[in-house]
Formats: sequence, C-alpha cells, structure tokens
Amino acid sequence: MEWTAEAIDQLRAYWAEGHSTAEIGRRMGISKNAVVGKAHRLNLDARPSPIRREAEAGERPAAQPRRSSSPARDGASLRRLEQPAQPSAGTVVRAFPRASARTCCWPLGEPGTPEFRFCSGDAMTGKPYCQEHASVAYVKARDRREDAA
DNA sequence: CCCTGATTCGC
DNA sequence: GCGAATCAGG
Repeated sequence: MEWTAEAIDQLRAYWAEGHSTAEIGRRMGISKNAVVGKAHRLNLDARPSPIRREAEAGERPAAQPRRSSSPARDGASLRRLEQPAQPSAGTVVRAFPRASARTCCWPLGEPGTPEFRFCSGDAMTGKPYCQEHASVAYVKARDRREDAA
C-alpha cells in the first residue's frame, strides 16, 4: 500500500466518521490490519473499542454502569415496532450514510452514544460534507502541517 | 463463528 | 514504515 497524502486523507476521513477498521479497509481495498496499523502509526485517536487491554496493568477504567434494558427490548418499543418510526415534531432524523446527497454527514459527538448525530447542513455539490466540514475533511497537503498531533 | 480494535515483529 | 499474524474481547 502506497500511503499517498490522498490515501491518508481518506483514511482520516473514514476514521473520523467512525467506520470500523474492516469497513475502511473494504472501502479502500486494503486489509483492516493495514488500516489499524496505519492509524496506529499516525497516532489517530483510538476509537471506542469493543475491547481494551484491561487484563494487564492492573488498572481498570472503572466499569460504566450498564443499561439494564435495551431501548429496543422494552414493551413500549416492541409495540412501536409495529408502526414506522415517526420523528417527533421538530426533530431532524436522518439515516446513515444520509438521506440526501445534499445533506452533510459529518459526525458530531461520540459514535455509539445517544448524543451522536450527523451534521444536517447543506452538503456541497459532489461532496458528502457541508462547506464547513468539507474544509476540515479535505485539507490541502501543503496546509496540513500542523493537524493531527 | 461472526465481529471489534491493538500489538507484535519479520520484512 | 508496512501489515499479516496474533491477541483479546464482544
């Protein structure tokens, strides 16, 4: 794999979108090992992993309180499944990747948390992001000096 | 067995 | 630097 500036940008973009390493690998035509290996060497933020080397170091990050019941499993939710989900008034609801080619899908918040959502701005023509986020996602190689520690 | 990300180490 | 093999967990 030749890690051109473009390839690295793409990796960064997918990484920031919260895609799994395997998914990024599929999209880029490389293995997930290549993705995770490169991400590691680039010192990209380690995303919420299903695991963590907790076995060693004796220090454990204090287990998070578990949700006693999944929202999709309580009675009310099951009943609601009989009807298409209705967005409450004033709520912006969009599927991922996104409902429209003109809607920005920049991720906001931590993937997997209830707060996680996507930017709902107007995407630039031919791009998945609005102007603001496209400027973050696509950085000119020569302007990229001080990003990503 | 499917998946996840992390680390190691020969290249 | 690269990434397959391996590890560790869900």
